[in-house]
Amino acid sequence: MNQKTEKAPTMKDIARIAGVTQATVSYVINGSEDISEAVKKKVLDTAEKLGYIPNLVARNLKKRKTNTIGIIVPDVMNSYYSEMIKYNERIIRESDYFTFICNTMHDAQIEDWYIISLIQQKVAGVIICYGLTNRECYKKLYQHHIPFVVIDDETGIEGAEAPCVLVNHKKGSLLAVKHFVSMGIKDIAYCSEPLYNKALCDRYEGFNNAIREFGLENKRGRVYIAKEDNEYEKIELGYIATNEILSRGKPGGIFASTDQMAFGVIKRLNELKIAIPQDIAVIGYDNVPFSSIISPSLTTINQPIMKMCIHGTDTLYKIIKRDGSIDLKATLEPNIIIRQSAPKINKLAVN
Amino acid sequence: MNQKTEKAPTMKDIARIAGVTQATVSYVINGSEDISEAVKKKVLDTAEKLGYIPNLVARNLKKRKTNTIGIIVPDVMNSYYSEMIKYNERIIRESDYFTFICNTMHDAQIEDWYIISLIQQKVAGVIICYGLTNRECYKKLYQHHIPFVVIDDETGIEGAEAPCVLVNHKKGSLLAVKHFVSMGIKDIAYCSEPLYNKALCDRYEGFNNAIREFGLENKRGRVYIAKEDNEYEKIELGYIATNEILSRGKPGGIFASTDQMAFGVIKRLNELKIAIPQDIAVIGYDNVPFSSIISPSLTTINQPIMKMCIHGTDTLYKIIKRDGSIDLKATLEPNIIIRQSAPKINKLAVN
DNA sequence: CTGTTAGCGCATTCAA
DNA sequence: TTGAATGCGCTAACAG
Repeated sequence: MNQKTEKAPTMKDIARIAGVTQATVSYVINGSEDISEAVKKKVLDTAEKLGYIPNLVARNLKKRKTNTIGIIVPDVMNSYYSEMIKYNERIIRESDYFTFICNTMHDAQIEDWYIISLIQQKVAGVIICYGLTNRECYKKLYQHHIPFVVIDDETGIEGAEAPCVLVNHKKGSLLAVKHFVSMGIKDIAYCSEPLYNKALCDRYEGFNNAIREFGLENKRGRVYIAKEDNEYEKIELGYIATNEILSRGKPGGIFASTDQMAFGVIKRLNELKIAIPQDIAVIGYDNVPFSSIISPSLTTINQPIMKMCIHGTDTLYKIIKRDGSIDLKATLEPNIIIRQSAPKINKLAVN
Repeated sequence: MNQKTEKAPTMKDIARIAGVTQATVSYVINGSEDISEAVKKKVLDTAEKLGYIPNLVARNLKKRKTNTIGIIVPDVMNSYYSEMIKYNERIIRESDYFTFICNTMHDAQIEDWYIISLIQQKVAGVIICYGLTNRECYKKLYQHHIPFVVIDDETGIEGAEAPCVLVNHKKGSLLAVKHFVSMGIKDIAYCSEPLYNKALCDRYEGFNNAIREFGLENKRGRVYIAKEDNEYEKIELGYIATNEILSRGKPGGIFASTDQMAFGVIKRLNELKIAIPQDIAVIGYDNVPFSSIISPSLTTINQPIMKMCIHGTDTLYKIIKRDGSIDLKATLEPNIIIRQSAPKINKLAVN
């Protein structure tokens, strides 16, 4: 416990012991070429001996920039977002940056707290992995000249445009409806979390478009959108939605706006001994890992998460390094993963 | 884009405009009492007008400490750890600290990179949510006087003792075996991830103890422990383990060392149309959210995650603030959550 | 090649 | 109550 009172060794300490100037130590530590081998060795040896570790706080202050990047997600427990964290974090770490992960729970106040904190910490950039509830925050980042990119949303604020990586969710919903139709299912119900961001709005709109496109408006196409102020977990929401939908008659298929909700749907249908897919087929959205584990395994819309992350971080680095050629808006395409909950069969043909 | 070139306003700027000294601004910003209302107002107004946000990098350098805490987990995708992140992050945020989340994938090199980075960043403390693979890292933290607590492991290194929060995993395994026995099941198989930390070792040891205690050594109690150098995901591991176990005869129950593995077990048994729990009952460990969603829902050993986090952060704060009365070792008790995969029935009675 | 010097933005001691 | 002065640990001109 004696050590506890000792201060961490600084460049000054190394300089004193090695008999050189502190500036020279700095040169050596930072790998400057113009240093004689003898001095270099002496400095590195004493640094080693003292167990020297550079103080990044001081370095950052001096350089007026940090090697830290903030990642903002709404919910680390949602594997869709934890997957984003995983990919982003790896890319960032491999470029020798460090990550601040901010978990906002879609709460506007928490978002604000984190944005302010990131600005205070002078982060080099921010990756926002969903549409912020508190849209003022986009402005704040912009005003304080913090580079940022948004995945799955557009800032849509005058003078605070930022590069965004979008997924063609309307197409995703179309793929789902199309698949139901190919199975011979025409009465399709839709359930969704509250529409608190662009991704969920687009999925809903895409569903409506597809229904119209296939001329299914009169085929009992029904919709359940959860209210914004509910306190339920996402899975419970699917459970509740299923009850709601069934109370108005049994559809041929249920399309859930997220896998989390689809899990609730499956849970409820299993409880009610309603056969999936024979009685009701189910399609989800996100392709989270568990969608392949649940029984029946879930047919779902897959988003190219890794590509989204790579594009997002690439763009962010370009802004940070002022590389110029950034595209303000990239749109990636989703695809459908067909599993047991809505397999590749034609119901009509089977009957 | 004109703004882009402007520098963020500093205390000096405020001082110049408000006609006071930079020191006075510092006093006002930090809420000193001994400042006249007039000056206070003038300073705060110009700060507001300029959109001043304090530079934490500078403040941290001056105060020689930061308000940042590191959280180290092996895998953000594992909901057991993301739950820990969620609780810890909330507690930390509410105490106005900021979180560095480090995702190591159990990789010794990544662990080392993160530990060095955290030391460089001068974090106020670190919470390690599992047993580090690279045990040298404990030493490094100690040598650099970074307060840290370990959840679910003991440092076990001479001179680098740190407070730890443990779960009585031997008891957890006992609960599982006891439940199997209460169901009339005596031939119990065990499968586990590689034993790369204390938690997994204790669970295994607890299983063996329980088997002995109930006199089941000769009842086909069999074990499958995955090799350390495999590349499989945790769920696949359970899948493989099931095949391995079945190849040596059908047990009455399978106890998996983690829910992730149990999911793989259930997946494989479902595929083989082996009825759960009628043919084989299954018990997992961790009580992750999905254990209640999967079919059949999973009987599992629950760990008091929130309590563990609260105790861990409390202890860390005590060290940071030198509060004295810390207990170096807390052990919390697990409990069993009974669901469909191993329900509360007596097989013998039913037959 | 190495030393001298001057801050980065802020907190804090000491005077006034 | 406020101002002047100092330095946290480091980088980066500029000199020599």
